[in-house]
Amino acid sequence: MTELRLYNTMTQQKEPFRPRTAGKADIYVCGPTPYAPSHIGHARCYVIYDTLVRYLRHRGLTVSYVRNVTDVDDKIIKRANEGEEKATDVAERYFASFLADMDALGCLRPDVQPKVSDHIPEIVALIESLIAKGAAYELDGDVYFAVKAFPGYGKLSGRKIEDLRAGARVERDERKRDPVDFALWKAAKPGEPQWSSPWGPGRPGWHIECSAMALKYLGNGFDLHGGGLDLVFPHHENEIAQSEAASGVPFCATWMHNGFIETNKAKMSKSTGDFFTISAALKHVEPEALRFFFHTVHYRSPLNFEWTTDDDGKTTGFPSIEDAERRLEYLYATKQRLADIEDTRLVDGPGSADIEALRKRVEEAMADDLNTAEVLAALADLGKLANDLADRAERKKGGVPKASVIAARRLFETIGQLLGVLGDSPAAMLGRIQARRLARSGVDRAWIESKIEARKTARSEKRFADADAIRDELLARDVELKDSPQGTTWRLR
RNA sequence: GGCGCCGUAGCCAAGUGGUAAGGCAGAGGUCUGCAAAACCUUUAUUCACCGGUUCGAAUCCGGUCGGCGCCUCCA
Repeated sequence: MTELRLYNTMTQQKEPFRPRTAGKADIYVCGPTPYAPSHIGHARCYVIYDTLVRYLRHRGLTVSYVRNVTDVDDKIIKRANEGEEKATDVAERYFASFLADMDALGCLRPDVQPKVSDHIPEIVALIESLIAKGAAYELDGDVYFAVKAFPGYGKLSGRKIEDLRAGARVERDERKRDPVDFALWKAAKPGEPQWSSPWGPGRPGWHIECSAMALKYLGNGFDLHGGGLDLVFPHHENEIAQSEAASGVPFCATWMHNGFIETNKAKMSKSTGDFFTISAALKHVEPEALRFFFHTVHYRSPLNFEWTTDDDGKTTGFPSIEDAERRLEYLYATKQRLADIEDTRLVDGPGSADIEALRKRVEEAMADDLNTAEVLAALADLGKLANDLADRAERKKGGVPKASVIAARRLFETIGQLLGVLGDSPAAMLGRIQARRLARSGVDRAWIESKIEARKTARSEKRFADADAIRDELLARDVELKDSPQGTTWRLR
């Protein structure tokens, strides 16, 4: 098997991925802070890590996939206070919608989804050990991490403490020993969730929860930690500082970060409102189309996502994922044709060496830092080979190599499992796409069918001009006809 | 100000030292009453620009221009 190489943010290069325990992979991914509907940036992120997990399992590894839920957080509290709601209710509501989105996108559930609110004792214990080691200090019920106490600070993000101190954007708090020190524990304020602690009532700071939960479920030196590129600093840098200051040993071996979704060449940002929710996008296209679209670009690259609006600012479409959905139609139709090849058309003998070459190409592409764009290139070639086999089977002349048909079906299956697409039945998928387009265009199904019937009559009477006029009439409403020996079918463009 | 990424055809996008994958769009063809679908052929002497290293550079080095990210909540 080709050795898997992953880009490690820590070393800034691709490295062989060698888990600490052979045959296992222990992974922690920073999960959502549920305070608003999830957007397509979340979708991309978690589809990427889902693809990683699927691929590792494909390689035969036993994966422990931990993805936390940060259900104690400033933004949740703010949201709760705005709506006069309990913070826990806000977190629970948005976490449920997050899970629904992830399920729709075909993301496998993580093995563990720990919540911050369930791990306060672990967090408190970790903070206590940091204080005991002189790496943290208390101030009026707050506890801060002493960055100076951890010599490796900045090793992940390539930052120097002096540069951070000089940065104009570091929050100044005169009580802190050093402006770069960050909060591990925040003293309770009125109207906030709080837990008792050795430093009085309060709640965890932002970064400590991931250290505590990753260490609890995976232990020191686990294999891979993932998240969005923006988490490199300060979040992951601080996780390393907290964890390693406490343990004295490396926290995690490989750091993986995904690139951002951009709109109009600029990062999507919740603060500017310039983002789109997963559920809104899924009203326009199949979830698999979104997945397919993500796979067209390498996971570390930025991905531009556009949508069109009418004069009222109402969203009218998502050109790029609509293109992806059309591509999916082709692939599902191909899958169907491959399945429809009758056994009587198959002959023994050597299959095409091309298909085995494609399988190798797919394996090597995935092993090379999850190069899904290359996998899609191989899939395109497989589609052509498969359609060619189907064409030959339909021509009723000469045999079709059984070995090739079987190999093509299997490779379709493998690629589909790796990328999390093409797993549905073609009839179901194509039917849903058609129903959605029908609803959107307002064209009546019965009208289409009556027109087809009229055309059939015209054709049988050789009135081809009339038949063509009907087809043009349908085409004007984006209804495409396809004649075959089994009759006429239609498709909405 | 500090750190980092990117610039490949009309559009999207792989490729990080050995002579430019793939998709969309375009052109021609096979098939078809005509179409559609499918398949075949075709579309970058060239990888922002200028120098350098090398037998050889889209790939390495230096510089210029352009775009973007992080340093503040963020996936």
